[in-house]
Amino acid sequence: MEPSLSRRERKKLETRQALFEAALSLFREQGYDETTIEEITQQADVAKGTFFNYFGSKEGFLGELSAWWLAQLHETLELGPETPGSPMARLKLLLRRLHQEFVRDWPLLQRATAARLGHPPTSSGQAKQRIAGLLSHLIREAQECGEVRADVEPGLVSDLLLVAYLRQFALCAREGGQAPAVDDSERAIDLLMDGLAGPNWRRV
Amino acid sequence: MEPSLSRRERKKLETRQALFEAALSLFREQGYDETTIEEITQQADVAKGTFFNYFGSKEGFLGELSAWWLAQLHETLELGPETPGSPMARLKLLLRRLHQEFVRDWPLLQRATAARLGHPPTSSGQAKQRIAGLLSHLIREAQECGEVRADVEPGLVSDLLLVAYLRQFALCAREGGQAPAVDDSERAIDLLMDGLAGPNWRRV
DNA sequence: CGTAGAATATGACCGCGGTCAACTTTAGGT
DNA sequence: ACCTAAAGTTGACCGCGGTCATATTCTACG
Repeated sequence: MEPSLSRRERKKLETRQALFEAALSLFREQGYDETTIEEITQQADVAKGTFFNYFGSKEGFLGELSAWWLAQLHETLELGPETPGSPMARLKLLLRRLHQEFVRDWPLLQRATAARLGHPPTSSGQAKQRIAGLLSHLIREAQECGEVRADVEPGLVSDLLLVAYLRQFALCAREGGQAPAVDDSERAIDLLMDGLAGPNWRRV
Repeated sequence: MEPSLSRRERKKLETRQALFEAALSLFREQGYDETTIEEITQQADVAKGTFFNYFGSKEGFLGELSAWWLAQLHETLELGPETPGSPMARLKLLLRRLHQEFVRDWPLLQRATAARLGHPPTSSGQAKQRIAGLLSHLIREAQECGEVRADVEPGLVSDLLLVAYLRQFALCAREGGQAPAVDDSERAIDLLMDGLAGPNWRRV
């Protein structure tokens, strides 16, 4: 028996999911401001009022949507245990994929961070942490095969990498500009790597 | 003859001013979201439509309002050339008054910065710079009477002071919290002063 | 089953931000 | 003075975010 999800609760989750998916696709197509709540509910096949049973406001919804987005991203990012390449190479691959997704939904993310200033009470922290978990797992592997020096906390390193990676996005957002290029981000990583290299590290 | 302001342009400026004043008082009384454009125009004695001849949107207006607010503040802040006390004492006085005003309109400023993320194209930079000008003038005086070491750019110092002072506001804003206490700000200044002190500096 | 009552869905409705065609005022040429 | 075109004002109007009374669906208990 599944851990006791009554039909009601199942449907609730499904509707929630449907709203998220409908909204994400519409936002991508036409942008946040140009998308009506009614369009979203239409596409999710519920009535407009239902939306507000699930989310307090359009802006609040945006916050939850971006948290959900990050969680989805986390699942996509999980690479099978036997992806080719050394741990560090796989880590870089992962970061590149992360970057792609960030760039893809850049306008939406910009809106979302702006909205978060107005409606502080939202927690998207856990999703971020799970992604960091992916990273630190890879780091640990890299340490085991000597690509990264062993005398540092994997968690610390993954934090560093993520921060270095995301900081630029934050900076760009503040100026309302474009998303940063991949090259810049990769350069930051390479720089960090110089300090972290273990005996078996070879630059690629 | 006044520098050629036709009746039209005079009236335009007056209306603009009236809108700013009406809005500021209403925002202070009831907050930004709770205040209607129509209330503002009512109090400024114009029709609702007129508002949108002057400002593109409510949020855009908020940006311009805060710039105007800063400019007004600048005028209030100007202390007569013979305010008692040493330059540094007067500088501290000035910062304290600045702090008061920031605290007074804290909720509004919070809204304004949030809005600016969404609508980047607004320039309130000049007002900020003029206030910095006030500061650097005082710094220069302080250097002349030996309260501040003479081998630093006054502009640089005033920048430092302002940034140190305002950074906390920015931090608080990000978390949607309260405005910071005066004590914290003053402590930051004192700290900076330790590095800037000239021969005649005595801590107060 | 049947039914009470809670949980949820629904869409008519409201208020406000923003638009616009019609109207009023101004500037200045004759 | 008068007329005209441009500049500026106005409020009826629209669309969308958000509310709420009502209708619908689910659950649990007899």
